[in-house]
Amino acid sequence: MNFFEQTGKVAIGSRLRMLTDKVTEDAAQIYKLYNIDMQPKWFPVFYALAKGEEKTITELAKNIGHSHPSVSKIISEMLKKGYVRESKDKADGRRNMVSLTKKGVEISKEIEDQLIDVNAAVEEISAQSQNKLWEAIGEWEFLLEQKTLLRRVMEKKKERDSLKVQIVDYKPAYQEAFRALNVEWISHYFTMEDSDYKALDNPQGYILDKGGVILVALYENEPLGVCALIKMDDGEYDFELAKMAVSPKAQGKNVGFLLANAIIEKAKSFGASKLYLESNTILKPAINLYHKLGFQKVAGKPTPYTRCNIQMELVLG
Amino acid sequence: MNFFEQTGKVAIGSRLRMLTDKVTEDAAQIYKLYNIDMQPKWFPVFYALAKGEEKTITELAKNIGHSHPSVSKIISEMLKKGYVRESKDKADGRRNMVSLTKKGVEISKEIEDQLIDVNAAVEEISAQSQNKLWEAIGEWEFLLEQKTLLRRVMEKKKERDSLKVQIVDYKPAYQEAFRALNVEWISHYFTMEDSDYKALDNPQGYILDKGGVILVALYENEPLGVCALIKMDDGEYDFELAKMAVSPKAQGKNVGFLLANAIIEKAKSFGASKLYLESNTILKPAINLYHKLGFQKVAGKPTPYTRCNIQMELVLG
DNA sequence: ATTAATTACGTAATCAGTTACGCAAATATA
DNA sequence: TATATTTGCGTAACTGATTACGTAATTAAT
Repeated sequence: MNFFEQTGKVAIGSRLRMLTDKVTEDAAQIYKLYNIDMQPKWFPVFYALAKGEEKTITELAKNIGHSHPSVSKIISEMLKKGYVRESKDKADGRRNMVSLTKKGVEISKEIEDQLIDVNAAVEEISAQSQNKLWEAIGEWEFLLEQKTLLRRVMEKKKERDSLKVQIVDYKPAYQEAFRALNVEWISHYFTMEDSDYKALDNPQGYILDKGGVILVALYENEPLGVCALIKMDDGEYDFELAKMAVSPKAQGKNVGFLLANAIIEKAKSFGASKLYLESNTILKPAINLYHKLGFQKVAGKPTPYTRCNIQMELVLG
Repeated sequence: MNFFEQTGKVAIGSRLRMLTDKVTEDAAQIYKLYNIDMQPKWFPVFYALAKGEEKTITELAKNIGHSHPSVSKIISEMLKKGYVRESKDKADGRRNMVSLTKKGVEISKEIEDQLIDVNAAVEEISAQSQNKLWEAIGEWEFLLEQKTLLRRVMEKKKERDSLKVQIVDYKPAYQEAFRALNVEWISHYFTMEDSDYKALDNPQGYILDKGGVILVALYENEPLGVCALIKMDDGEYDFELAKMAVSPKAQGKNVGFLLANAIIEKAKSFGASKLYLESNTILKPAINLYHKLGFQKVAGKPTPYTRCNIQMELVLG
């Protein structure tokens, strides 16, 4: 039961929360120390209004980084204390213009001293620490802005998962999977055609014996992806890349990419110089993948498949 | 209206909260990514129970740094999902022993992968930042543990306030304040006596003309503290420190200390070698102050004041 | 000139935590 | 041994935020 042993930095969220609590905890008492009759949560609103301008609820919310209902509630509390005044915008009847009253301005002035001392206290803590919390937060904000934690975790997952994917040569035991995985997507998007059955029911005779190749992607020993190279002899192309299928279960594990890459390498090792494939533009992820691999659109080849509406080729370096 | 202009680091609380939100935000979706049927807030409890032992609600609360009602609620939710089992402690009927069920252990295993990826993602962010957030949080936790923010702010306030306190020589304009400040505390704790009236009604004749000194503490030009040195000629002491009074309005501004310090310096400048004072032990802050200044308890001097139950002296270096 | 979409913002419900409180069990004290 | 105190923990109420939703005003599109 050693799992969780090194939970480590996943706890960053909890630690942040706790530190936030500890820093926030004292706020109410600090105001009391200065005889300021106000709640800590009002502070950012005072801050945002202190310049003297009128602002709408939504503007305030944007300024202080809260939701608008939150600001709405804060304002109604401050209104009761008489720190703030509301007035409808004449030009736009929806907007609620908020500004500090004289009493509110007075409170702001009282906060001034308190600000100085809190700042000094925070600076003291900063001075006593080697690692700069303030700057570190700034960097995290920036980095998370660029790419959310979720996105980063997804990438890590993909990385780790693709290490678990093994690409192996076809053997008869995989015929079942080769057929099922292909039937799955073909019958989902289109209907099965004669040429499909020929290849899927007898890969040995129809693909391998004619000099083709089939590769299988294993994830935890389960075949979750397949892909074939079918020998062509039209003088222009060496192989057709076909019967590529990846199980929905393997989504986000990079299986398609690994499979296609491996089969291109295979083609190269056979001395092939040009590959061909047929697809349909409604299969966007597939088209994207082919593009990423270097395939270019071509036109004009005859094809036995009615579902084919795009043809591509790859010139091997 | 330039106040708040440089609000600066007071905002550390808000920034921390926002970063916490941003980091926490994605948690639920991350679990979904791994098909784990659980809520982020359960995580610490899984963590705490993962080693397989039974724990009580209170132990868990202490472990994960939450209040016990919070844990209580989380456990009842996990119970519904069947991740956890409760059982009364036989030896102590109050205790509710909690442990993971088989289903709970399975979930823990599923979390394992997710942990690895989240850790990797966090490490990646750390690696991309110059300032170490993790370590910085640790330092802040430590520093706040040692001295809370409130305490630090109080110190800063005192420091700043004491800069605003001016110690000046007595002049007739201050007689009113000299009398009022002393009457205030004496009649609050005791009753005024004859010797009090003599000194307070006529400080010029009773104190100054006899070679004594009176100092006044001004805060924003208002006299909020007074203190006198009364000439003694009993052969042992040079002066009696007396009629020290500080307005409650000036609490926490270090006025008493500054005043006493100044008057001791004054005594030294007059070549005094030993000071004397009388007080009462119910005036704890005063006694503490005298102690801090170096006064030592003595006994046996005759005194005209009935309120006197402690006598002290200070030998000047 | 209608109709549709967007915006401002208030109310209600929800959420993850807290503190307040009370009961019952266990322990300490007289 | 009786009584007082402490401890464990559940329930209830509160808190500071959120999301969801509805309504009215404005703006854009047909």
